Amino acid sequence: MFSSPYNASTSAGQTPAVPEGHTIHRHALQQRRELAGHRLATDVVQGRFAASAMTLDGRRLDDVEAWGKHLFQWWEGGEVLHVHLGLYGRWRHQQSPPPPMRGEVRLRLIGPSHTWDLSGATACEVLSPDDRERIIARLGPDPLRSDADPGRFLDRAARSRAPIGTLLLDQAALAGIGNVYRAEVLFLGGIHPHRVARDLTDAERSGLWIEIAHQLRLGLRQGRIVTRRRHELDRPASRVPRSEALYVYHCDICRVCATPIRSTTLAARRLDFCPRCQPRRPRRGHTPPVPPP
DNA sequence: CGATTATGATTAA
DNA sequence: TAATCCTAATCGC
Repeated sequence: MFSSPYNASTSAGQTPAVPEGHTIHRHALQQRRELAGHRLATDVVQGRFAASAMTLDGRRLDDVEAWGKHLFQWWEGGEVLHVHLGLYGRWRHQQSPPPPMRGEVRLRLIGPSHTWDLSGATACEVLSPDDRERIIARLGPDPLRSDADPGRFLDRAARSRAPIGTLLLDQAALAGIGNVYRAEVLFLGGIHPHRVARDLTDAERSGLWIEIAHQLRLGLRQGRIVTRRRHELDRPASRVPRSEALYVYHCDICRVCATPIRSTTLAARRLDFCPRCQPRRPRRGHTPPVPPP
């Protein structure tokens, strides 16, 4: 079906429920490969997206890119379709000609070899390049983009009085992290979520950026989130059961020290952490629970 | 069959 | 902080 570097596990068409940045980049790469360069038919567009999306019918899709959780499709004529999946949105792709639509499909893009169905998206709108610029201007650097500037995140974090657990979900500080990665990268860094961003050490902040970039790249390649270090797993990441893929997110006890996982709320979302591996007041010589990559 | 839940984000109060 | 938008899988009755 489609080739490396992607595993087959999520390639069958379903996108994982509730996406973070790695999922959107995956969509962008796949859509570029399967749809870009072709004139597409937009079939059965319904609901509030209909008016604008229908104008794309018969036009050529030139390119697809992602920035954080935002997807941008560049269409012939210079217009940009902006899609944000939000909490429930999903893309489903299948071979052309496509089977009947399942569920509440809002937009169908039919290419010569593949067809993509969009449902549940928060945003699906045809914009100008200037509109796209305005959206990107509100976003922090995306570690999955080659043009990402880590300094923009690190400088902001070094000045921010917000808890690091809040800052990581702030898409204006850093684009692409969601609730799972937030919990997991804080665990990997041994950082308590309520610690104030500017009170972290420089090494902790830069280590977080590196870990986030590393984890997002893994997620992009694997098509799913498996944060546990490879040496702890007894099989390839693609075959690790969901219950063993993570260190703290929705876990009962810490994967490393068996301490009961505690939950807090930051940025209006539940955040799980290990009170022992992620001390609120790290002692001198404090090291992360597992070695960095 | 209804309630619940979910890896998001904006707007109003 | 709360209400709101959007969908689908799952669970209990």
